[in-house]
Amino acid sequence: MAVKELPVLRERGMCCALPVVRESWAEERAELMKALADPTRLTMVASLWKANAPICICDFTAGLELTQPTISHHMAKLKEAGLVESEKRGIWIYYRLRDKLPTPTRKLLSELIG
Amino acid sequence: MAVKELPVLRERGMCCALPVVRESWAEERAELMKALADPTRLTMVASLWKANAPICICDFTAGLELTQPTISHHMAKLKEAGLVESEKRGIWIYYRLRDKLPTPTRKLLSELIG
DNA sequence: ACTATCCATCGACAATCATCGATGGGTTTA
DNA sequence: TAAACCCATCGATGATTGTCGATGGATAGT
Repeated sequence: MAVKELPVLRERGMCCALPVVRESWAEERAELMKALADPTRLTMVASLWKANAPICICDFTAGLELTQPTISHHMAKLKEAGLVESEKRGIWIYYRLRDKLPTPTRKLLSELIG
Repeated sequence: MAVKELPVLRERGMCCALPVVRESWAEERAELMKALADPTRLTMVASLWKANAPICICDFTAGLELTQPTISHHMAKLKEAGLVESEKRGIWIYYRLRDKLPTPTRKLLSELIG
């Protein structure tokens, strides 16, 4: 590691002038991260990504070892985060990855999953 | 949207054969996501990424409107997640992005921040 | 030595979260 | 009409989390 990078000459009580500022950017991005910060939701998103086809709640309930309300709850969070959209079809409600995903989000998912 | 994608002919009580299975992959990735699922930590990582230079706790404490214990707590989480490494230098402890970041993680950060 | 600065850690607290059982609305089949 | 199935929502509960004040160790300057 480059020792010279370390500002050895530094006055006490003085902070460096680096731009450490909270930006609105972080708030938005953190929301997306929160939606993906759970193994179950991550599995759901990955399943939808790979399958590239609509999947129902009951399919997830069968595959993951969780109750139906829990699966519904997670899916609602994904929908609220704008990652997922749904369509009712008879008895079933089919979920899929959102069609118009923002490019940065899509690329992020690609790095994360694909 | 392509209606034909929807399996209209579907028996009740039957789940599709899509591979919805929880993988260990999701567990690991979710840990990383959790570390990034906070505006403050996201700001810290972004600062380290852009600055490309070591930054001290006191610098973050000055820039973000949080107390020093809180900043330390967040930095500890980033370190625990393997995103950050530190080096003591006199009074100060300099933090930087980990040198040997896994390639997928680095690319993900690039999509997220850069 | 004494003081000032930087930082990690501890204990506490309120807020959020993941999970479940129970319930009810909607839809299809018998 | 009745029964079976899919799903969202509600209320509760235990776990996790973000934040802070207080404390103490470590280091450098006086």
